[in-house]
Amino acid sequence: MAARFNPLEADAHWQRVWEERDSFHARNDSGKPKSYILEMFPYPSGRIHVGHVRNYTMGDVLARYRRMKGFEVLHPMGWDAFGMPAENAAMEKKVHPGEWTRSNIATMRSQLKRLGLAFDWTREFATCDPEYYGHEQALFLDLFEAGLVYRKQSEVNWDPVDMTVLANEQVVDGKGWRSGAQVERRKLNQWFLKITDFAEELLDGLGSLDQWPDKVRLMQENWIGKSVGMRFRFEIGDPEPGMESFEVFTTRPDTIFGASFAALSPDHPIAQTLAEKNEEAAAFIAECKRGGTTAAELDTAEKLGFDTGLKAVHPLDPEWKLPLYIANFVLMDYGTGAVFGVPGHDQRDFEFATKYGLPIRRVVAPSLEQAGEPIGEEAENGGGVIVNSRLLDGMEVEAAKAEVIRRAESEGWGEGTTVWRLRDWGVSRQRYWGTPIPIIHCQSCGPVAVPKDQLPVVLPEDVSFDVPGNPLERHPTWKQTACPRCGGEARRETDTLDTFVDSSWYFIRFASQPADRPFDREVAQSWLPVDQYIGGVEHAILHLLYARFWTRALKRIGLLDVEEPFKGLFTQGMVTHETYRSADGRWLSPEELDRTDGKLTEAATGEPVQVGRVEKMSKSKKNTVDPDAILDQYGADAVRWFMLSDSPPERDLPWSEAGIEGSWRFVQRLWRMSVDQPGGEGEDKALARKLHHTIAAVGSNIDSLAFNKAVANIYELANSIEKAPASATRVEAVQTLLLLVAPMAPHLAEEAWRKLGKEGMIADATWPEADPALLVEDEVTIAIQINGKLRDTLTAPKGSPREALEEMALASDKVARSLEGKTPRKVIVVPDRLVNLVA
RNA sequence: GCGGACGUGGCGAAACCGGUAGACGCAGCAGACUUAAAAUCUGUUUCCAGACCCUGGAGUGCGGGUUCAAGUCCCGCCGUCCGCACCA
Repeated sequence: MAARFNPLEADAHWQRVWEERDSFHARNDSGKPKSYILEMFPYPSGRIHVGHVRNYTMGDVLARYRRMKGFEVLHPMGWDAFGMPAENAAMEKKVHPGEWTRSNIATMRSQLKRLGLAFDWTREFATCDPEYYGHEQALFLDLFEAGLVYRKQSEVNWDPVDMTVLANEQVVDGKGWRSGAQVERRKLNQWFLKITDFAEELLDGLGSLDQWPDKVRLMQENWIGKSVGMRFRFEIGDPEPGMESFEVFTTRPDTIFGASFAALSPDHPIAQTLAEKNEEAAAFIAECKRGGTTAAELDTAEKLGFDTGLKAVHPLDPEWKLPLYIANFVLMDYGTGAVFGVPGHDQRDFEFATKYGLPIRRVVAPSLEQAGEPIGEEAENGGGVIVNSRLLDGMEVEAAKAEVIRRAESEGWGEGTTVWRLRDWGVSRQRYWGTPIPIIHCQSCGPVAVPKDQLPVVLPEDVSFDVPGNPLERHPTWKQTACPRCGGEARRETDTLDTFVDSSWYFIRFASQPADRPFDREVAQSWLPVDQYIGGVEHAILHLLYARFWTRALKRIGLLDVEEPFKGLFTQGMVTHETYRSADGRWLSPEELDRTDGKLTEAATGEPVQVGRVEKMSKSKKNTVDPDAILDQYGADAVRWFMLSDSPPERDLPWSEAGIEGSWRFVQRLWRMSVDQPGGEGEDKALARKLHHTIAAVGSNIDSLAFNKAVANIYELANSIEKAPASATRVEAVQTLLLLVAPMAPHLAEEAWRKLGKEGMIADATWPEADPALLVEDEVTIAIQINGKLRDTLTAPKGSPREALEEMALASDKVARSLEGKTPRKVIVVPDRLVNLVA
C-alpha cells in the first residue's frame, strides 16, 4: 500500500521544477501555432479570493491543454495596479499607495503561485510601473496627435466622496459605481477620447465576434445605442429674441402629421431663457430637477409639462401651430434636447397627451380602410400604412420616412441623421494614483504634448493624503515646468488617466514588451487577437468596450493591424456560499458554527443558527473562504478540481465543504490507482473503447470550456478502470488517465508520472490521440417502444438492417405481452437507435 | 416598461440533429474491513403502487398543440435571475 499523495510536498516541488525549467515561457519564435489564453488581470486589493481561483484555474486548464496539443501558448499574468483603494489606504493607514500596492502584489503573487498556474511570469508587469505607464503616455500622445483626444469644458459627473469625475459608464442609478455617493453635476475642463468616432465600427464589429456570449454583445449593442432618424427645425410663431426656432430628433418622421405638441428639455437653452423672465417656468424647471433618478422613481414618475404659451409651426403646414411645452421626460443629452409628440404612436407621448387633453391622431393603420378607427388604450407603434397624412397617405412606414427626409433636405428644414447613445470617453481623473496625463499647459501655446524623449512623466513620491482631493495639484513643485514649445513658464496637467485606459492595452504589452516602445508591431500581431479571454461579466461594457475601442484606435493610426482584441470571450459565474445568521440576526462565518449531532448552532453561544440563501461571497456577509487556508488543508489540485467540477463554468458555483472533501478524495483515489496499479497482460477491448471515448470527450469538452463535463468523463473512466481486471490495456489506461487529468491536477499528474517511471515531465507530454477505430461501437442497444413508450431494450450489431431490427423487436416477449395480440399498424425504425411499434 | 437568460431527483447537474430522462458528483441508506473510529471498498438511491431479485403507472415549472416519438419544436401562462432605463 503506497503512502498518500502529499500535496504540500508535491505542490512546492513541482512548482519549483516548472520554474527552474522555465516550462511555461512563451516563445515568440518557436514556429509552433500560437494560442493566447488570457484571464482578466486582478486589481491588487490585498488577497486573492475564491473567484480569482476559479477564473485562473479555468484559464490554466485551457492553457495547459493547448500546450499538450502542440501550441505555443501565451498565458501571462500581471496587475491592474492603479486605482482608488490604494489612495484610500494611504489616507486611512498613512502608507504610500505605491508601497501598499506593491506589498499586495507580492502577497497575491505568492498566493497564485501556490495554485501551480502555468503562467509565463517573465512577462509580468504592473500598470503602476513607470515603464508601463510611460508607454501608455506615448500611446496617449499618438492618439492626441491623430486628433482622437481633445479637451473641452463639460458638465461632468462629480463624485463628492471620491472627489473625482466619473465616466457615464461609472454612474449607476445616479450614484458613483465605487463610492455609492449621489453624483453631482460640475463644469470642468476634461480630456476626452473620441470613442464616438468608432461607434459604427464598434457596433458592426460585434457581428464578427461569434465566440462571444450573445448576452455581452447585446449589452454592448444597447450601450452604443444606434438610432436612425432625422433632425429637423421647428420655427416658433411670433418669436422673441433668442427663441426663434429649435431642433428636434425623431426616429419616426413618417408620423409627422400625427404631431400634437412639441416639448423641450428643462435644460434646453430656450427653456432656460424663458425661466429668466417667467417665474412659473423657473419653478417648473426646479421641480423637474428635484425628481430622483432611481429606477423606481423613474418608473412611477408622472409625465409633467409646462405650457410655454409659445407655438411651434409645423414644417409641412405653416398654418398648423403646435403648443410648446417644457417637459420633465425630455433629456438634454440625447438627440437635440427637444421632441415633437405623436400620441397615437408613442406611449410616452400618449400618456402626456392624455394628461393634458391633447389630440390623439391615428396616422398609421393596418390598411387604408381602417384610417378612421380611433387609437385605443395605448399607443400603437407597429408598422402599416400611413393614413390621415395628406401627401404621405397610403405609403408604407419606411417609404414615408424616406419621403419626409427627402422633402426636408430639399426644402432645407431638416436632414436624415443617426444619433448614438454612446458618449465620448472622459478620461481625466483628479487623482494621484494613476497615469499622469502627459500634457503641459502653456500660457501662450495652450496644451502641449510632453516630448516623447521626456517620457515617462513620473509620479512624485513625496505626496501627502491628509486632505481629500488631488495631491498632484497640491504638490509644491511637481507641476511647475517649462513649455516644450516656447520655453516659457508652464504647468503640468495634474489629472491622471482613468484606470480603464491601463487595462485597454495590457494584453498587447503582454504579447510584446520592448523597452523603447509600447510594443513591437510584428510580435504583437503574431499573438493577437487573444484566443480565449476569461473574466467576470461585470466587465461586459466598460472594460471590454474600451479595449475594443483602443485596439481600433491603434489600428486607425497605423500602430497595430488588429481589429478585435478578443476573439473568444467567456464570462464565468461567481463562487457562492451559504450564509448564516445568529439568533439575533448577526452574520456568522462558517468558522463560528458548531455542527455536532446534525444541528447547526453558534459555537460561542450555543444558540441555533439560521441558514440563509446561497449568495455571492462577500466580506460583509461573512461567507468568504480564504484560498490559502484551503490550499494548506487540501493542496492545489483538490482546490482546482473542485473549481472545475459540477457547475457549468458560466453558472454560479456553490462552495461547499463536502464538495472540496470530495475533490480531495478523488485526488487521492487517482494517486492510488496510479501507484497501486496491478501489472497485467492481454487486451481488454471494452476498457480500450471506454478509454478512447474518454480521450475524445475530454478533449472536446475542454475545447468548449465545458470543464464540468470533462470532469464527469474522467470520473467515468476512473470507475471503469477500477472495475476492470488486470491487463495491458488497464496499465495503458491508467497512464492515459494521468495525461487527461494533467491540465486540471498538474501536481498529482507530475508526481504519479515520475512514480511510474515515465520519461520527462507530464507538462511537456503530448495529449493522447483517440483511435477512431475504437470510437465506433460494434454493438448497439436498441430501444423498443410501443406507441412511443419504452417496453424493452435489446442488443444488436451496429448497422443492422431495418428488417432485422423489426423482426427482433417483434420477437420480444415483453413486446408480445404489451401488444396483447394486436398487430402493429405501423413500425418506425431508427437504425442503431430504436424501433417504435404503433398499435 | 424594454431586452435577455433560465426553470430537470434531497442538492450541483448530464442528456449531440426530436429517439432508452436523471450520466457524473455531493448527501443519504445498507453492508464489508476494523476492538472501535477514520480512511477504503461493495451495493442502493426520481416518485407512487403492488404479487417488492419482479411488474405496472406517473414524471423535466403550469396549461394546450405538432409528431410514431417532446426536457428538446410551437402557442399561452407562472416563477427566478441578469442587463438597460423617460433614448424621442
